[in-house]
Amino acid sequence: MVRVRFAPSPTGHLHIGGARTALFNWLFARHEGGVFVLRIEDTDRTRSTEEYIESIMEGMKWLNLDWDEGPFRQTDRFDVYKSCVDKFLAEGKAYHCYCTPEELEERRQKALAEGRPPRYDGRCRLLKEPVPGRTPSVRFKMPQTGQTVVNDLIRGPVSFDNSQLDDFIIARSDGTPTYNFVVVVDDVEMKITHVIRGDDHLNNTPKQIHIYTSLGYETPKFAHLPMIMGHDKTRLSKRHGATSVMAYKEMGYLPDALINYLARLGWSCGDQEIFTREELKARFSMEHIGKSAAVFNPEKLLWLNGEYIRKTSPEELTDLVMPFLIAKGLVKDPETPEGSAWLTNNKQWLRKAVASLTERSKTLVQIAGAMEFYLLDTVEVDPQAREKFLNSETLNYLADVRGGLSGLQEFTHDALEKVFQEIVAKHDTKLAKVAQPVRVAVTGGTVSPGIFDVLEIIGRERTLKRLEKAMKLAGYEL
RNA sequence: GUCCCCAUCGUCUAGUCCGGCCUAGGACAUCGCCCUUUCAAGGCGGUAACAUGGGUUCGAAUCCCAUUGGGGACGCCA
Repeated sequence: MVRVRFAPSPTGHLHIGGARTALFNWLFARHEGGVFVLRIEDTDRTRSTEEYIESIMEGMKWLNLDWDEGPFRQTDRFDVYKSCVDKFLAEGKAYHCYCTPEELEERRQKALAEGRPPRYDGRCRLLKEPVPGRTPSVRFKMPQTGQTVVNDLIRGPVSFDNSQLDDFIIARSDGTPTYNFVVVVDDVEMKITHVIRGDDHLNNTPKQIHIYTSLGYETPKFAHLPMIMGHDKTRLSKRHGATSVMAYKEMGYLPDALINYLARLGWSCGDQEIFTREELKARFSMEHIGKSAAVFNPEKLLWLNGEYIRKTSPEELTDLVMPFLIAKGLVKDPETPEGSAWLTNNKQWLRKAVASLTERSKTLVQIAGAMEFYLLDTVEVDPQAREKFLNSETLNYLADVRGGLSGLQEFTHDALEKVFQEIVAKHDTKLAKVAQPVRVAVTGGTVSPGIFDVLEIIGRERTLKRLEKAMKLAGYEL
């Protein structure tokens, strides 16, 4: 039975890189019919917060990455680690180190300045007596000769000279255990079979392998995923724009689109670009994960999001856009009585309006923004559009359209089109000449869905009002 | 500085393991054309890559070595 885990440290929100690691673990578990465990690595008490734990889980829930076990928290398990440390100490596999952080830092700087590797020199290994007045940390005794080989599923065998590895701290002087130690204790106890994590952990792996050995356990299989980088090929960070997963929610991205994008970042399946979740689960395999780092490309994500928006039904899309409409104050919150009443009366109409915009929108935010001329009573006309399309030359068209529409029986797409065609014929001109001024009049700008759809959705009353206002702007006097 | 990893269009990648099917395929972006009621969407087409140098071989994007470039690690962070 395959068992994998996602083990974030709650020192920040769930970011793009973390989400990709979580996704690959989740996909592998789902593909193999295994178990996906969530474990919170919060041994660093000074930097871990409850808020970030909540935030990370919120991000995973939004992405629909459900876990089967956990969340386990390492701070709940300190007694387990403590007994392992004591055991190592008793067996001579670890020792007390009385060097202070300040001393270590000083030596590190000195070594770096002199061009030497900044490794711990093992000086406390031979200490027989405690150093008075100091509380020691605990270091693990690494072998000093030989080689350690990591058999990575993605990279193949990677070997390290043990002489390169130093005795690392497994318990701080305050008694709390550190990452390289607890990660192994937990993976053993949680029976993790495959450790899938970022590339940045590859160098830690030989250290961890020796902990497994000292604990008397087999190592799990390792798979180190290539990193995600920004456009300048440096590690992805805030400088590259939004990195937190929830920021993408706020920008109007669909979780499935982000998932699809992230899946293709480092993994491929022939020429296929778009995958449903089921396809992803069915086709995911470790063999098709690439080895080289990938640049995060927001433009391709935006394209994918547009694809997903167009695949979403108007009903669902309307529900998804609602929060953005409420936030913009275009729609009253349906939690309130009046908002609720409005929505029940206008749901179909709202869906039609949303549907008209899906083809030309790539985010929910774009849809919500474009909804303004449907939902507001009046529109503000863009000055440039006004100058170009609301003037003495177009006044006749506007007047004819107003005249034609005021007597129209059915205010529908087809009926509207007929009126426009008559006016076009009468003036022996092109539809664009008539449509564009009307578009400016009713939407305030030069860009919108098809004009007949727009008019039908806006309705006769508001259309006529806006046309009249536009005629005044064009110089019409009563 | 030391160690580790990586290297195909601007970007994500197919092809690499099992050399010939590759005059290197797809996607995003970009450019042009078509469609057209504006903007999109859609259709068609274009520009654009095997980092460099050595080998091995009848033959190398594919195998080997070196160089260069990029990334990562070297914490009482994870």
